[in-house]
Amino acid sequence: MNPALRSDLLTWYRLHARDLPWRNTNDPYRIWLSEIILQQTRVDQGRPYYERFTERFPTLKDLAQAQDEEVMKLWEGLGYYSRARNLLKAARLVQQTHNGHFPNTAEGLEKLPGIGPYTSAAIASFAFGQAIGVVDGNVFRLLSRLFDIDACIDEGKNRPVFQALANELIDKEVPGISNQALMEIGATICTPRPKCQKCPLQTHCLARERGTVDLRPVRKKRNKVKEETIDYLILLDGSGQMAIQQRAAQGIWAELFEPLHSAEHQVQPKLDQWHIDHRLTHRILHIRFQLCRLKTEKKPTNKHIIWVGADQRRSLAFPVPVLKAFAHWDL
DNA sequence: AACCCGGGGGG
DNA sequence: CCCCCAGGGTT
Repeated sequence: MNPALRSDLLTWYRLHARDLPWRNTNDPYRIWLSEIILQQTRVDQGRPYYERFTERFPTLKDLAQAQDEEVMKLWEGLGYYSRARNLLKAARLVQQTHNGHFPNTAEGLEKLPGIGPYTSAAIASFAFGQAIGVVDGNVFRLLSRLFDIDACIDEGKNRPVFQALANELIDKEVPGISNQALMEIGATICTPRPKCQKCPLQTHCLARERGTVDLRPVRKKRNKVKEETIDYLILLDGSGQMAIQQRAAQGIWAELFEPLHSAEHQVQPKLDQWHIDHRLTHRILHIRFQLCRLKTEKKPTNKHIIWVGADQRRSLAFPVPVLKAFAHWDL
């Protein structure tokens, strides 16, 4: 590995790294928390969640003792809710069976729920200084270009190729910083539409030399995304309570709470199916969302309906813009 | 290996 | 508006 490449990388990082709260700590708990929040999530979106979680649960012990509902509520709007469930599972597991100490190797960390190859390497290198490469989407893209790799990044059999390169690139003196630097370039410079003129590694970049930057990384074709529409009925009683129900245990937004809604699997909204009791305040809200496939679901039945006030801490399941639309549902 | 699981940003 | 992005778990 070219030593000048490593040196250029670290020099650039020390000058240009964003100041992020989880970079100012060595606490494995906070580093783990940040990594779970940042899975499939941009920094700007995840940061406020990190702030709220660390404020409410400053230590692993605090989180391990939390109620499931409160954690789900704090996760509301972030998506991929199984992350929150696994977060709590892992917190209790580490607290109870590891005496509150996270495993200090990637191999040990990967046994915890919600921690896979990327996250285990991230925690192991950031918190414990293990010299193992982090291979997330940013690093896949950066390595594909830097070494002009034509192996497909979303085929599992090619992962070892990228992992080996990431391992080689690590500066053994500062494994964590070195990994952070790679991801930081991927996130800010070597983006899908790269800013090569600003890149500290441009003189080392094989794809740039060969003019193949726009062909990297190589990726499979994506599945078409289906669109679904749900009509939500925002039903309020005289005291400002809203009717909600819990979703089914399987499928999207599993077990989260939501207002009453029309049957799913319909392309066009069918507003006339509602039989509205005009003694109650109501409004109908259309939500469009995208997903690949949606399992069939029973229609709402009255026996599952509960009424909650705006101050109660139920977990809802809406996309953030929709939540904002009736954050105060005593409209 | 294929599929499921949300939400947001940019052109 | 359409297209793009991305870890871990389950099947």
